[in-house]
Amino acid sequence: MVNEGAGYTPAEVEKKWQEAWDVRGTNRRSSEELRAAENPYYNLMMFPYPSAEGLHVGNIYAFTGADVHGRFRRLTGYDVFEPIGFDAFGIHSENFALKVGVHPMDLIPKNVANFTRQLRRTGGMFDWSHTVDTTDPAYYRWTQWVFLKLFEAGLAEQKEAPVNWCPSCMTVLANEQVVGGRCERCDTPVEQRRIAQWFFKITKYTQRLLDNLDTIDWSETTTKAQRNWIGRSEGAELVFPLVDASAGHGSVDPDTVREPDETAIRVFTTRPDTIFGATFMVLAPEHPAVDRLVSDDRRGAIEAYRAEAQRTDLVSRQKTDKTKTGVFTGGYCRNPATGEAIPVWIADYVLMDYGTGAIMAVPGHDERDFEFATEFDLPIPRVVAGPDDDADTPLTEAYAGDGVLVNSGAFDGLGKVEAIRAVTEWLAERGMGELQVNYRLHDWCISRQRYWGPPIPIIHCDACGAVPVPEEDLPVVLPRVEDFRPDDSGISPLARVAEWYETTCPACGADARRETDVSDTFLDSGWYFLRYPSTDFDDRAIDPEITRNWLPVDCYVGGNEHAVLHLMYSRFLTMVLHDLGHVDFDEPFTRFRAHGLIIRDGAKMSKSKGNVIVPDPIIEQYGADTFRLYLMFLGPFDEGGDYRDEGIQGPFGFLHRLWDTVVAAEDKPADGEVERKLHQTIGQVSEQLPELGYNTSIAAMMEYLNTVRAGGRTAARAEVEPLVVMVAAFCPHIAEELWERLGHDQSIFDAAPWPEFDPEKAREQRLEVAVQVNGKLRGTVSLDVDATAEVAEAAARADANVARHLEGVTVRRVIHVPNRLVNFVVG
RNA sequence: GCGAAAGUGGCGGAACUGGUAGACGCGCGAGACUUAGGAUCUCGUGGCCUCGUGCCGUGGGGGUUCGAGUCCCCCCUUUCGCACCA
Repeated sequence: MVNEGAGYTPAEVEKKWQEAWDVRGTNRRSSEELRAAENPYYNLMMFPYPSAEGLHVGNIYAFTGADVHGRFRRLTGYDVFEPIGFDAFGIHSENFALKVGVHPMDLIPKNVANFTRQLRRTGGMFDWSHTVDTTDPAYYRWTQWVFLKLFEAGLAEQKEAPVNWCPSCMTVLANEQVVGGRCERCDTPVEQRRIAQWFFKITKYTQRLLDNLDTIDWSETTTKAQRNWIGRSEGAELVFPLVDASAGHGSVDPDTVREPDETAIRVFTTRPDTIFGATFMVLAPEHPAVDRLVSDDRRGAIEAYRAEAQRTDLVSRQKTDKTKTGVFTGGYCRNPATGEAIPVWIADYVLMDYGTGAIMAVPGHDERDFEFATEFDLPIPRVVAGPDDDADTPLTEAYAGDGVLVNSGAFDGLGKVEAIRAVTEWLAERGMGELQVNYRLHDWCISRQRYWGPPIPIIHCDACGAVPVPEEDLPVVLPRVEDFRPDDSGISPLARVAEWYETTCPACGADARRETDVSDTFLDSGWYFLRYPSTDFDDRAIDPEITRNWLPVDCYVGGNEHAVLHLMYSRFLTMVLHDLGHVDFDEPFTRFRAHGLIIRDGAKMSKSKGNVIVPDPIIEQYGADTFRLYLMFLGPFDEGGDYRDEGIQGPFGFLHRLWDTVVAAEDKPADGEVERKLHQTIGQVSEQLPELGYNTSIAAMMEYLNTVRAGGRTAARAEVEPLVVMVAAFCPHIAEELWERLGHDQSIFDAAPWPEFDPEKAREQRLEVAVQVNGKLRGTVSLDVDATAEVAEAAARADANVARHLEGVTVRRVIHVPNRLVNFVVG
């Protein structure tokens, strides 16, 4: 026992129990135990990126919230598996290594060691025998295996593609990593380049990724973000035939229109009903049809504009406030509804990678097209009349609302919904269009022209093409390269290491060359949760039996900054592995909860402001239990909270009082009133912990302890033992110590002693009931529970103050809400 | 611009399906014990005044209701996503 007879000393208690858990293997599970677990609960939290600065409070907040949930499940009898690992590959680490001049292979292990020390110190229930480090060849061997599985399934392909290029990081960025035209990481304006890239065909799973969202229990904010990102939009793809330049502008001779596949432009629109108002067409500058359309006199201007768009592409396109720019190609196409020849322009507000890269411009009813038409003096006819308009009401701005069609031939008078259907059918009959669903989601570019990642396991052979590295040759080990600096060539640093990339083709034995790109970190983190339970095996990525018992993950806690990328990719990879027969579920996380952000004194924490919370000294001074309790007490877990240094005194004092009270507790019968409060507390905490309702649970426990200690009374053992168990979810060390002092020799977490809620014991006998006169509080009366309206009214009238307010007025009505209030309506 | 969430004491935040607003904690005030305390314990703490258990109070303005922080309409502010997606 620690510190016999004296007060609470967190440092001693915490050291003792962290060592005891280690020695006893309290939180470790062997493969046999994982296989045999009868009541498995996989409690997951997003693994950290091990920075040089050490564990951030944000990490501790998230992990503590997840750990409290895991400990609660364990205290209620589940076999809880709670692993942790390190997401240590990637540009972050690499850039930092470059900055401080230390090789990542030296830097990362140090950071991981430091993180491990800090994580142990916070008292998480981690199974340290099942950790994962994405930079460990024993792990990324299987990351490469995942790549091979996708490759074999035809879901990985290399193609030259316009990609986002960050000139500062000197690498390709995923669309998702470009924020407002700038690099998410270093804020440098992003350029566009054409480089051969590896893509995963996530778009083959788009509709499934969308539909499945209805089947999983996730934070609503997160599923909304996913829906938004997938961006399903229903509309039509319409065919606009090109007009031969020699045919002139006004009328169209059908014979001069060539076959559609060669010389028609397809556009995607959500408003096919407005086609009669399409007075021009706009193509993305990169659109392949531009070359066929451009007239000789326009060629110079077009080339200049395309070059400009290419150079500043993503930056300029993100700015919605700039005036529209564009150039006329000199070519025309035919509006399939009106038969008119309309001019074809190029403009950078049309994006090549959405829809068909071409739009029919309806300036009367699309804000952007209106702006463009105004800028270049193009006609803006009205084809939809709102409730207060007719066919000739002038348009001073684009009208995108509902209305009836006008100036649209046979379709005049139709409403929006029926017009969309009717127009599309009409065009479809003539082969000029069809219904179409479009998505924003793009294929996942997974290659990176950088050093610090797992090499993509492909060998390029002149005769055989891209050949996968045979599974038995995995891992393709990332060589230690002292000069790993990226350069502006767009070629991976590994391409400078001939002795590494020179190899022979696994298929034909000829001289061949390894793929020198490495893969995206989101691939590392896209499947790590599948690996945790199987880390004991080096001959398989995912042990089928253990995986069947433990997955999908029961509860996943993490930040909403990963709402889109990490979670979407994890779902996609899981679906693929399911379809290939490697796992028997297709959604990895049954339940996901996003946690909030911790701010400090009302402001975001940042290094530049110097208001970052450093955990180590706080834990040293107050102990991990107090720190955990305070973090969980700050505010609702899903909203985060405002960290104020003085505030920690509250939880600290609570644990001191808890200690004193429990240590002094006597063997005597529980007090009736106290027992009632106890069961009310058990009821509330048991109900709120599954929902991660931590701050109010802690308040309830504080309130209960105040009741136990009221008037300086000494507690009965039966009054405090259940409290120690409830506190254990938040403050595992002090709870273990007190549990031991209460005479138990088994760990509190193995005993599963969560107190049973007895509603009868929680039930009040008498209640304070409010008495109102005309809705204003005039007194309270004490009544038996479930007192009748008559009894309640009589008692209310007997109250002196109430009687005073009822004098000389007529009571018109009496409202009685049992156990809550009596309201006299007078007048 | 679009979407979502949220505005409650000096502060962080409570308040179940409309029913005693401000639980719990910080801070602050008074007292006790102390050589001392930034320790511990007790009590108090939304505002106002004519200190009555009176009036006003949940971003602002309307409304529904016996009764509104909670429901409806309009407006303001903040935060977070998305951002020329056709």
